[in-house]
Amino acid sequence: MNKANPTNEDTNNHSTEPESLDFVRAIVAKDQQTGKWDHRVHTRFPPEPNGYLHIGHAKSICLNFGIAQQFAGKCNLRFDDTNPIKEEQEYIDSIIEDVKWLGWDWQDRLYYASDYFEQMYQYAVELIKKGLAYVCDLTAEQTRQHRGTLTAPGQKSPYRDRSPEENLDLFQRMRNGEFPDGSRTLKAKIDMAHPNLNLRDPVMYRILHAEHPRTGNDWCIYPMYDWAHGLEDSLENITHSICTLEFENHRPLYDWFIDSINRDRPEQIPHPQQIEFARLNLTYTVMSKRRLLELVQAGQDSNWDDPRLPTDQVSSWDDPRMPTISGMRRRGYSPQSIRNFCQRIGINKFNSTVDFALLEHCVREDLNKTSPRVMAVLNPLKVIITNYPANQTEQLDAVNNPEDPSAGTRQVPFSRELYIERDDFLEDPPKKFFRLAPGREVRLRYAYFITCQEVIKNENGQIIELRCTYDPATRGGDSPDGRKVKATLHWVCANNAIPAEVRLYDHLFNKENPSEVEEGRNFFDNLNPDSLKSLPQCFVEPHLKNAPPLSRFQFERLGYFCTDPDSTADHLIFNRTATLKDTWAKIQKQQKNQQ
RNA sequence: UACCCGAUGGUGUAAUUGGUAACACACGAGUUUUUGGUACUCGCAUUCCAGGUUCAAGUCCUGGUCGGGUAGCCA
Repeated sequence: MNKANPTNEDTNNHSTEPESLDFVRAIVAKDQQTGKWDHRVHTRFPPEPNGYLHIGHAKSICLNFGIAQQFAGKCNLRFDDTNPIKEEQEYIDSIIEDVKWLGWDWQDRLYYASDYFEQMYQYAVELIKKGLAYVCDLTAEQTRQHRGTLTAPGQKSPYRDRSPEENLDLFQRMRNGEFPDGSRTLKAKIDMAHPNLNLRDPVMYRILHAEHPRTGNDWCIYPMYDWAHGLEDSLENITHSICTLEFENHRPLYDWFIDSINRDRPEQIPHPQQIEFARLNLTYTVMSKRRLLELVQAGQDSNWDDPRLPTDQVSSWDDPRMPTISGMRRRGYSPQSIRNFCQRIGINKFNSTVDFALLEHCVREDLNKTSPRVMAVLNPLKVIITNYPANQTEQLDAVNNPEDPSAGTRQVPFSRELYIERDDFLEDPPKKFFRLAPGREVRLRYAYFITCQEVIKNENGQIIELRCTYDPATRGGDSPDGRKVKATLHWVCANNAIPAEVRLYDHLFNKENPSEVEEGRNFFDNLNPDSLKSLPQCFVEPHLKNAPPLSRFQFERLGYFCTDPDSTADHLIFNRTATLKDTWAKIQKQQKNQQ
């Protein structure tokens, strides 16, 4: 960037200039360089199929798949399906769809923890034989009492010193289904006084007579996460096991498990390196699967047969107000915008909360470049062009995307009766209001200059129609005499317009941190009652008649919109993804504050 | 009152590993404009505190302060 010396190093600089690496990538880069893992890079995204993926998962997905891509490595998709009570096939299907939609590819490496159950069982047998694991008959409650507290050491289980032979027999019988749920567990024999509670003889297996989505009734004992997870990574020969901060305290346990398996073992199993990063928090939303599930369940319990959409409740996992990937897809977010967002927020080890405005910026940035422009009127106000021939319709050329010349042009019909946006007319305009007002001339985009001559009201004094004149010489929107107008309005042709329903969305919660609640209240109290506003009687230009579901547009001057999956040619439904930045709204707010 | 982790503008991240705080968002002011959009210009932090090492500290050392995590047969 040295302007005085543009000749030499300047030219090849940007290619060699090292982008700064986040701390995870820095570790991966170093390991790859030193050959720690034989120059391999192999990551994985390991969701539990107990809910839908959200934007926080996208951060992890982009990290894991992104690292694999950047370092010419691989990334597996693996379901961590070790708890059949909470997991469902529906979730598996949605997760596969969402990761794919985000644009990542795991090729043939779709794995399931449940595929490793037999191998895990054998490893457990090895630990029992080494005297490092035992079957314990304590109840859950007793186990808790024996664990001690954060400051006090625990006590040893009375079953801790059973012989390997007895343990082997009992463990086999646990597997055989001879014991009821909760009656016994397999525990690791570590140290009941360890300052890290995770090492106080953690449970490895519990008895659960539950049908598993994949293994059916093959098993009635299921491995605990701590036991299973490190083994899954080891079995897949993962190099870098990237996870979130709350598992930091568990790392010593994973290390213990693998080291213990490897002790005196002729064939050593791989020992991946775990790296923890901070999960994503976003303003005005919640990001835990538990809370998202509560929102969905609350919505399902309510009466959705009511034709009015309940505005303070969410309809489903893919409700456009949800921070789920499926919700954002339905809302109109592009995969690219989500990936850009995940790149911008960075990776760190401390908790932080990203401003929702950054997400919005990322969608706008992407959709500005990619989405075709169309005209739609949300709150119609009829305009009659009194000096325009009554039975005439003409076609006017409109640019599809000023940011992308290759998007070309289309034709929009124009005739005597039009609709404009109600907000674009004020009978008594305040300062800085540039739009239509009595006697004022504005431009109709790609059409003509019009001047408001008369305001028609009903008996209640409400404005129901405007009578305007147009200047035929300004066809297309340019005035040959060079006179200026201060505003350009969008519009639709009344007898060609297509009715549509438009759903406007706002933050799901009206508090930056919805989890922050008064004593005795919960996050439901922070739900934004105005998060959904449905406008059933809008008009869009005829071009949109056959817009397929999930197609994205910019409604000029209004925002980005996406056809809902339920949208049909007979009943068009658009979801607002985001508004355009609105300088006028800002000015209005300022004027209000000054008064 | 235990153990682990962390702390850079309003927000999220950088800083060639000891060399004079950079980028983006947000906010504010302007220019351009057939979207009050986009684009562009300008403004906005002496790096939690206190000592120390050093010619030089956001970076290293010591001690504080504050924040997060951990006591599921959840993940």
